Amino acid sequence: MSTEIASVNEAPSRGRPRKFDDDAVLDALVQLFWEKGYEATSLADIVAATGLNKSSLYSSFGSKDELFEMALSRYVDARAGMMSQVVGNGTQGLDDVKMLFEYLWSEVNDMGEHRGCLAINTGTEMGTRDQGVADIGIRFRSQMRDGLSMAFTRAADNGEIEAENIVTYTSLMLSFIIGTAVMVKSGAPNEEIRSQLDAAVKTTESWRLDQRSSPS
Amino acid sequence: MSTEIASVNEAPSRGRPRKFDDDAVLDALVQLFWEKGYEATSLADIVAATGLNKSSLYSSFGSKDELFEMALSRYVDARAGMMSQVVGNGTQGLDDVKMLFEYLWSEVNDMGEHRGCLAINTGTEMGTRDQGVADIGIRFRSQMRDGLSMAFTRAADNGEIEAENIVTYTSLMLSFIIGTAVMVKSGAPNEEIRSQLDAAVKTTESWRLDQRSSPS
DNA sequence: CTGTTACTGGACCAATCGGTTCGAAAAATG
DNA sequence: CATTTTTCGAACCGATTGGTCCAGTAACAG
Repeated sequence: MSTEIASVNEAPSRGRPRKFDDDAVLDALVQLFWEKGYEATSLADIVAATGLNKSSLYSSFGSKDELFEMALSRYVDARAGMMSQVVGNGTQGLDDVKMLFEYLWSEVNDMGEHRGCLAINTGTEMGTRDQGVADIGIRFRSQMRDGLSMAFTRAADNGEIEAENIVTYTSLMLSFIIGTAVMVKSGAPNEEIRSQLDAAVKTTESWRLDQRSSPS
Repeated sequence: MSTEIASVNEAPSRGRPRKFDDDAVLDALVQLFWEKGYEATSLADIVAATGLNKSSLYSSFGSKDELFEMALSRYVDARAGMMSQVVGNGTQGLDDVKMLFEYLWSEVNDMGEHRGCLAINTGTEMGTRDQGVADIGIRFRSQMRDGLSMAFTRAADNGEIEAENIVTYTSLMLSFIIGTAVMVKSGAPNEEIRSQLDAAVKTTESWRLDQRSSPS
């Protein structure tokens, strides 16, 4: 049907086989766009980061816009994978949400990650200017929301929270995560981020139906 | 001390008086950068938006970077003014916070504002690349935090919440506001934004010490 | 009037932007 | 070997980037 990137073809290779790995190139692109954003990244940057040259890049992948869209899509998929791994496969309800916060903290603190979230950065940089990019942003938000919602649903099943609060808790924590990612990218010091996560953990804990007096 | 922009000088005007209003120019710049971001805004855009030409622009204000920094600073000041007006001068404690949420909603719904927040957009686009810009971002976040903190402090004084929760509530609502602003800029539909604000209002209400059973 | 200051518009700058094209070399197949 | 496919590098493209310079003119004060 489509020969666009050729992915894995069965009847291959009469001539020289391609040297580079598509995924590795895409990963390098993700890193680059994540750090610099779309507009501030030039084709020269892309050539340097991938190791390929312009002609190969164009014949194999396409224009800068297409490159970006592929990289962003790949990032969102990876992020959804993390989300479902940390929070989607758990069985502990509220504790899964708290684990997510701790994982996000470990990215900032242990892994020294200060680029925030590529999908969020893209949302504020491009807005709705490009439809394809905007659609990926929608996918991203709905995946994040679903992940949180599943965890809170499990918490309700466990009797940890009331079921009627699932939507409210999900909304609050989704915007919390986005807001904190923005602070990270904006250069907020680690202590500020840690105190943000503390607030989220405390609040989550305060939602637990037993011993329900105060979030402190 | 400084003759940079001349602001309001007392011993003025030997020659032709300047025609344009500095503040009006800066306001036009705010609108422009707010919509397009820093990188995507060209000098040609700036010339078109301000009505001035390049030479006047440079002699009166400086480079694109300086223009941007002035515009951003002006925006942050205006935003702090809004914050202190909506939430800083009230006397109602928790209701002041809820009023802030309603005001933010009115911007999106009544005023059709879908550009999010210039300071936040800038934070994710530029990160810490430029020190001057990063500093304005710090100022922005601390002003927002102070505004919220004042409201919650008043709420504690009124006996609406416990004083030990001021920091937690402030942190949570700060990131909530930022996160929701990101969604707005990213093109989330109004219903999604409204449901975000609903979650925030509900949560705030659930913090009220009397009738403290559930946020619904 | 003259002097002074400010705004205008266009010419001009080197550098870079994203993108295309092409010929040559490299690596596989038969 | 020849053939096929891919990678590579450089030349090249027009357009645009942020920025400078300057001569002309407009608006004021004295």
